Amino acid sequence: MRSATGADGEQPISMTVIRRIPAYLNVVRKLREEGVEWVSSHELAKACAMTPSSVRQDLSHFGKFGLTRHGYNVMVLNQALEQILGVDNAFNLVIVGAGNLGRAIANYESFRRRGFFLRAIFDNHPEVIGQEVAGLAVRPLEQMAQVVREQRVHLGAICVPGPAAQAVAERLVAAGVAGIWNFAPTQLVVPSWVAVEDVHLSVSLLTLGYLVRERARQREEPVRPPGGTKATLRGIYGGRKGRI
Amino acid sequence: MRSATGADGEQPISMTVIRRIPAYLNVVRKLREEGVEWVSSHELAKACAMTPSSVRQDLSHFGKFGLTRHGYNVMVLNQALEQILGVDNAFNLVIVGAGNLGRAIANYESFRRRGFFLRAIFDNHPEVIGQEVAGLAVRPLEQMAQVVREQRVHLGAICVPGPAAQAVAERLVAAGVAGIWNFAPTQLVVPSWVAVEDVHLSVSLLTLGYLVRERARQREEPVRPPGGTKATLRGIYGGRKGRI
DNA sequence: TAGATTGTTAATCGATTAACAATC
DNA sequence: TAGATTGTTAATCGATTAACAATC
Repeated sequence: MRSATGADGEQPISMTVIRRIPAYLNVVRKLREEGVEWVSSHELAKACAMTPSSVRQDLSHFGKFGLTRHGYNVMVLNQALEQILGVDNAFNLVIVGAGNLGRAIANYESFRRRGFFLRAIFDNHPEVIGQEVAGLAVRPLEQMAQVVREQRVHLGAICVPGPAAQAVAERLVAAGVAGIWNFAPTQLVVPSWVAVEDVHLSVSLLTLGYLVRERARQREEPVRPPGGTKATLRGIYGGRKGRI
Repeated sequence: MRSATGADGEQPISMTVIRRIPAYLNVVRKLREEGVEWVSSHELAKACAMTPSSVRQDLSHFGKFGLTRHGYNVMVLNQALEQILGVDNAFNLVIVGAGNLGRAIANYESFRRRGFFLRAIFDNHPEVIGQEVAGLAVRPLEQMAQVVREQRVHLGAICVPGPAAQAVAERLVAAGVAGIWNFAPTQLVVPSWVAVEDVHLSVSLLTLGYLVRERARQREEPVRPPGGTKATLRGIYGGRKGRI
């Protein structure tokens, strides 16, 4: 299996592909738990709302995991996908912002199973500091640099309001994290060597609102072609992806 | 301004474009609050990590909001973007799953400001039912159909564990919601007229882990060209988008 | 006017899908 | 063997970027 940035002269792998790997991994893990031994690109595609062609091409970026006539061995593929994502690596994580979202993240148990270990939670509200969240006492922001250094923290999750996010990001970067998981509705500016992954809930919700309204419009508004015949668009748009 | 599915015979608008509108709206709202009157495609692009060209082309899908030599009037653009996203519409929302994530979503205050009104929270754990969350008593799942009908609920947020998600989705669809905001790590199967917006936190976190590990690899692994000179890749990859 | 900015068309780039030889 | 499935190449499709006439 080659690295995404392999020194072998091949192309680096696009983020589009990378973001699909966790979905494959989810499916393959479930299959392994069910005791399934083999899975074809067709089956994998169906489970992930993809085409078989895309599945095969995605996987081929990392090596040849398949066996002609059998498809992919579930155990082999499971291990390969985990290695690609570095699930064998352990990441230390801190959360900044002990509000509802920060607490929810802190208590998200499946993270630990995937190698992400919560080391501290920070907040700057005096009445919150010292409260216990997910087994950890909330600490003041001032302790961040020390904690990140001493506990070798790789990742910081930003769960503070938008206006405070950039300052928190800068503090995390100065403390030495290599990646930021950003839940604030803010476009962070960070040095190029820091990875940022955004989870913009409001973008997601507004998009959903748009979709719902557009589909309602499609169902309700009759289309009147010049000829004068009448038809509605109900049922024409069957898929969930791409254009609506 | 034309609709995304305008009966005028033009092309529908791609989801890629739609998903950028909330980001533009965020920036434009902030500018309006600051009293800024005009914004150019360059400025907007910078604030959203886009190119000016893309900004202009995105906006041109919905109409001509700009004025040559001035750029876009902030008030006009703000209103236009809100209209595109249907922020004038009010959506009624229920949450299924009163765990940490469900509670965090329930308490996300900015939703109300954007026209999303929480009407109920459901759970099926007897010890949780009746607890107060965001001013509402948690209800048993059995009441979902009635609540959705009586309160004209449009959207359901799924905040239950993966294995329960598909059943909850079917229940929401049967009750009559038009859209699902899915936080479970599951590929939901729903009828084509139901919109689904996924927020897969584990995909996001695993992707971040991958990025961090790859960048570390880039910095640490020296590249040895055939000639024998030695160089690291530090600093070559400046951007945050696209290939890593 | 000269210069700056839009809206739009054309060119480029990248991602997805289709097709098919290789293979067990 | 016949048939099914991969890995990979080629074709299509869509998204982004560049370029530029129109305009104030």
